[in-house]
This record gives sequence, structure tokens and C-alpha cells, in this order.
Amino acid sequence: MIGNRAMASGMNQSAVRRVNTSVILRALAVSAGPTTLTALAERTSLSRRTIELILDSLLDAGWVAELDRVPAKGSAGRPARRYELRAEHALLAAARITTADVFAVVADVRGRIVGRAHRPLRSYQDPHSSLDDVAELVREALADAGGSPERLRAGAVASGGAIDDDGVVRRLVHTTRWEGVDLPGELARRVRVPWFADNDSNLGALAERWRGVAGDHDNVVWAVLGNRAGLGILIRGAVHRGLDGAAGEIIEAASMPVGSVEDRPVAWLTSPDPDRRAVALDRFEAARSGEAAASAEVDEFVEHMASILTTLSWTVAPSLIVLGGGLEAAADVLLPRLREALRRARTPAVELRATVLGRDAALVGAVKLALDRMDTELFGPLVPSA
Amino acid sequence: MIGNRAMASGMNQSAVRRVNTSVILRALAVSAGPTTLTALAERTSLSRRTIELILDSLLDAGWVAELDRVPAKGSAGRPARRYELRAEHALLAAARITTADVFAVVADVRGRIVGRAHRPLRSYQDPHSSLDDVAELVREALADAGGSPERLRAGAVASGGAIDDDGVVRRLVHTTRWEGVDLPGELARRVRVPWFADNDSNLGALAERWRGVAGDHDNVVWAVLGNRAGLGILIRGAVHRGLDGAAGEIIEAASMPVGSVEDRPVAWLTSPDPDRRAVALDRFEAARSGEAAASAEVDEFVEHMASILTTLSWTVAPSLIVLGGGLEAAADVLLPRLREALRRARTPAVELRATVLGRDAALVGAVKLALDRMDTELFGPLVPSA
DNA sequence: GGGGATTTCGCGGGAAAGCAGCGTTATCGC
DNA sequence: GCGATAACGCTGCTTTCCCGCGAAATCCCC
Repeated sequence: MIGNRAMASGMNQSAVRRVNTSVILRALAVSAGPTTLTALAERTSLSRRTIELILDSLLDAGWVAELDRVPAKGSAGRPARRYELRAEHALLAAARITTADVFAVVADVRGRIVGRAHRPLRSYQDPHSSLDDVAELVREALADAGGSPERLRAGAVASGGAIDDDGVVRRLVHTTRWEGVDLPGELARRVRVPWFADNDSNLGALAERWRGVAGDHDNVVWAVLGNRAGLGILIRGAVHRGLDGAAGEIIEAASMPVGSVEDRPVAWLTSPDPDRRAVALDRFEAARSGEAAASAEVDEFVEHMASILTTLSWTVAPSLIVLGGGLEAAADVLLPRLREALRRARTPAVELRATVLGRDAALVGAVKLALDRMDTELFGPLVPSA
Repeated sequence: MIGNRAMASGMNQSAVRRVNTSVILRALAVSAGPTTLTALAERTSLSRRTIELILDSLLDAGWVAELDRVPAKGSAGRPARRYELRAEHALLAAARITTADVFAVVADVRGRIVGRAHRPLRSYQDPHSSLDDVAELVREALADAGGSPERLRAGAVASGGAIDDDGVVRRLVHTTRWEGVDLPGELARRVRVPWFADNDSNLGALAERWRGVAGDHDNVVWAVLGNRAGLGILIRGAVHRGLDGAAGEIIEAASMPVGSVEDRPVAWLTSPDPDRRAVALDRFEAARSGEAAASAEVDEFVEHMASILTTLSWTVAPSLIVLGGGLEAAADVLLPRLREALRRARTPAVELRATVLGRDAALVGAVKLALDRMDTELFGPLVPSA
């Protein structure tokens, strides 16, 4: 009852309506096909009348379409009205910047990717030209989707490094050029919708919870460990950035000797360079077939990873750790060995899996970020305030 | 807009009323003295009329008292009605179990401690007798407060070890006897109010944010490092327990070599034994006056702590780390050296402080826990659901 | 093919809650 | 004493949600 925080502000009926509108849209979005009033009423625990009224407004606004009635097959009763989210009503852009490339996708309200584009970066050392590249690529992806610019509602960008809550780059490993760059601000200047930004590992974790293997988990760590290293942390279902976005930027963490194995070929699994990845996979193949040197190298790699994951299990203690960023390619070797190592270390029963989203993870997470923020902007926060 | 989680359920007017009631109670609780309708209206952004009506119900229920009107000194206008939270309307129990002692306090709704009791534990190895001790002690503290049992609304207990979201002890360092003990369940059987439980470090962090040095920080780590070790983690203002309550139980964490210094006298700062603490303080005193061996010992201790805190700064990345559990007694030596070590490690600008709540921290945190949960039980969640 | 059974529709009525605003009342300062 | 000021105590109104009932549309079985 007693908080020392700034006051929570009260609620009024229009807030209720905003919340309920959002709840209904979410319900429509989750269900695969068209949905009836009765089904919505059950799922949202709102009265049918209320849903009826809210759907009227959503129909007017174009968010929802009413389909033809079809007799319910196999059961009696008057055919229900059928409503469906008009996924194409709004489009979202998501982009990912790596040291070498830019990727962009355009997605609809359901999060279905409807357009793509990709190009190498002109110069990663020049943030402004890179951001220009992003903007152009977004327009390409939009064209690929056959969507007009005015249907674009929001955008989100995934980048490496420490990115704070405002989307400003605070620290990068290999360069200082990007430090202080206000990603949402710069992109909104180039593509005139609200933009949001986050670290690619954070968005990987978010994606995995949305569309991947982490569906039931509230505390999730997405881990990329190898030739580069980064963790994405989800606490209570939401990305945890920490001070200056540093959470999970373990490269510089003491007692997490990330650098110690990063030059070994097995660690190239996580490289952006496909040739290096191929070399790493060869080493794993050799280890599988019992070659001693390769096997030892893998063991060392596993031991190194296990030490980091063990520490994580006792600090963040997620219920699931997802290996991504290239590690999934050697999941058959890594997962059993890591599980065994964690078991020996007597950590809590953390689940360990490989990503199912692969290289798209950060992009999918960015789509989800844009989607969530657009929702909040349009319908207000689901949570009254803090 | 699109979640893969179970449906959020809708809101209705009674939920609005619950939220607003809670908001008003919180507003009353925060303000030091009596509060006027107009002041409440400003702070809650609710209309005066609404507040008027809600206060009527709260007056009926006994939560709020109306004081005599007093002309506003120094300004014109009709004197305002003055309302005040009746702090004594409900009482809360908080207890703390250590390996050797039990402490209990009784607090009012404002969180003011109005009764205390303490006794050595009969046998820590016997959970049931210990819980009996807790129950008796709570009754003593209640008597000390001059409160009748029926005014007691909730209780919370702080214990060492990994305690999961349901308050069940999952793991302890020195014994397995407590494993599986359902603290809230057992205590509710002995003292018939809803009980809640959490790890003492977690509650230390919570306390520090409520009444201590962490008032403005949303991501906080409370750190006890020495002869025993434990972290309390607050993420977005709420305790983060993690899987099986393991978050912050770094004793067993690989690459966090907690054991390495725990037998050194300087590490006895955190001992429950006052004699050992005195020994540790002597060593620090010696280090202050320049004795070489003591100084080296302190350096080693600091280096050890710094390595853990650096790792934390790159994983959890709190904006504040609070030293507690006895470390505060040597804050003048530890804080500057640790700050310097973190600076050298180029961590993000984590603030570092010593607790101001001292040995009461966990108890104060338990009071806050009971308070928050009682609020939720009475007025429903402030957040509509997840 | 007609008559239940079933399911949903469509809508009227009502209740709960919050808001706007206005005349009234009590105090201050001169 | 009188104007300025600030809060009171309402009345009336709007928004929003919920309850529930007769009507409609379909299925199923005889």
C-alpha cells in the first residue's frame, strides 16, 4: 500500500475502454482464424455486449473485418458473426544492423513478414551513411511488401552493443563511432514513424518468447558465446536492459573470460563471416567423428561456455537459456555437453535449447518490439502507470 | 498487440474503483501529515468528487480518519477537510530467521515498527520447532505493540537460501533440512493470516528501495559478500527470484569464487557472530592505520568483491549496488576502493553505497512485502493481469 | 418436412463509476 | 465589515459495462 515512488495516477472509464480495446485486439491476433463474439467473451471475460460495442469501433477504424456467416459445422445453433483482425491495416518495419550488413523486413499486425530487403553496409564506421542505408532498405522492403508508406505505423531496429532505454547507443566493442547515436531519433528523421531500438540479443530473446522455443518462460536468457558474445535477458517477460543498456554485455565482464576462446576455430560458429562459420562446423564435424584435437577444442569451448552459463544460473537464474547467433548449428554437440556440465555444477534445473528462429531472431524480435510499442501508443498502456 | 501468452482479461468499473481506492490509499500513505481533497485530486489526477466518494467508503471501513478542520495558515479560503490514513487500522508481522536467532516485528500500515521481539533459535536443524518459535515471537511482538491478534492482516518472513515464488525453501547452503518447507503455509497454520516469504537479501534490496538509499533506483542489487554471500536483485522495482529462487545465490556460482576468501578474518564482517565481526573490524582498523598485512588482506578482499561486482555490472547491470549484511561497518574503506576497482574495469557507472538500514534491512523488507501483498489481496492488483 | 434443441443475435434497461461545474461556505487581509 | 480566495457539497450528465430476454437461424431427429 505504501510506495515511495511518484504517485500512480487514477483510472477513468476511457482508460478502461482503451485497455479492453487492446485486450480484444490481442485476442483477435492470437486466434488463428476468424473469431466469434462468444469466443471472445469467454477468452476476455468481458460481456458479449461490451465486445459488440468495441468491435463496432474497431470495424469503423478498419482494424477488424466482419466475414460472411457460415453455419457452424457439426453443431446446432444460429451461425455466429465472424470477426477477423485486418492484419494488413498497419505495417511495421524492422531492421538489423551488423558490422557488415543491413537487413530489413516489413511485417503486418499479426507479425507476419510480408516484405524483405538486404544489402551490405557501405561503411559501418559511418553511422549516418549506415542509417541512410537502413532507411533506404526499409523503403525497399516496403515496396517488396507492396505496401504504401502511409500504412507504416512504427519501426524498430536491432543493433549490437549497449543500447539504453531511450535507444541511444552507449557502448560498442569495436568502435566508438556509434556512441551517443540516438537510433530512434535518427531513423524517425529518415522514415517518419515512431522508431524504437534495442540490442540484437535482447530482441533475440524477445523473439524466442514470441515465436520460438521460449513461449512458456518468463525469465529467459538468449546467449551468443563464441567469437562474439552477448546475452539477451528477459525478466518477467520483458527485456531487461540495465544501466546504459549494459545488461548482458558480458564481453568486458571480469570473471567471465570471454576473450579466452574467441580466437579458436570452434568459436567461429558465431562469426558473421560464412567462411569462418564453415571452418567452425568442420571442427565440430571432426569432433563428432572422434578426432582427438577437435574434440579437445570443443571440450574447452564447452567448459568455457558452461562457466558463463553456470554463473548466469546463479545470478539471473532464468528458467530457459536459448543458444543462438550461430551456436544452433552445433546444437547436437553443444546442448548435451552443456547440460551435463550444468548438472555437474548443481545449478537449478535451467532448460537449455537452441534457437528455432536462427538468423532471423533479432529481426523477429524487432517486429515484436515495434508491435508492442505501437499498441501502447495507440491504446495506452495496459498497465495504468507505475 | 500480439501476445502469445494466455489472454489478458478485460476490465470493468469495479476494477477501476479498486485501482483508484488503492491509488488514494497510497497517496495518503506517502504524505507525511493529513491531506486535503484538493491535494489528493492533484496528486492522483482524479476528480475531487471521485475522491470524496472513495474516501467515504474508506472512512466507513476504518482505513481513514477525518481530522478537525484547521484554517490554512497564511492563506485565505475556506479550511479544507483533512484526511489521514489510520495507520493502526491494520497490523503486519515480519520475521527473520537466521541460523541462530529469530527476530520479529509488528508494523502498522505506514510501515512504522510498533512492536519487536527477539530470541535465539532452539534448533535451526529442526524447521518445525523453529517455525513454532517464529509464531510465538510474532505473538510476543504483537503484545509488545499492544495490538490484538485480530488486527493482524498479513505476515512475511525473511530467510536465507533459495526461496521460490511460492515461498518454498528450495536450497540452503549448510543444511538440507529446510528443503521443501512451505514457509507461508506452515506459518499460516500457526498464525492465521496470509503469509509470504522471501530470501533475506531480496528483502534487503526491497527495504533499501522503500526506506533506504535506493529510493530512485529501479534496478538494484543488495550485496552481502564475505563469510556468507548472497545477492538481492530488484528489477523494475520488484524482487527478481529467478528459477527456484536461485537468483543471487552466488555461493555455488562458477567463476564467482566466493569460497576463496570466506575464511579470512576480514570476511567475517558478515558473520552473525558479533565476536567474529569484532575481529574483522580490528583488521580493517589495522589496515586504516597502515599495517601491511592487514592492508594486503583488505586488498585481496576488495579484489575478490570487485570481481563479483564487475560481473554483475555486465550481466544484471543495476544502477545501484548496496552493500549490507555487515559490510556497511567498513564502508569507509570498502566503498572508495571498490569504486576505484569498478572504474578501472570500465563498468557502466554503477552507483555503490552502504545500507542505511543495517541489520533491520531484511525485516523492513519483509514489512514491505506483507504490505504490498495485503494491498493486492484487499484491493486487487494494480496491474490488470499479465 | 416439421418440431424441438441449440446457439447466437440484437437490443433495451440498468447500474456503476467518473467528471464538470456551480452556488455556498468559511477564512484571510485590509 | 468586505472583497478575495479556496474548498465544500451537491446535482446532473456521460461513459462504460453488464444482465437478460425475445427473436433468429441452424441442426437433428422423427
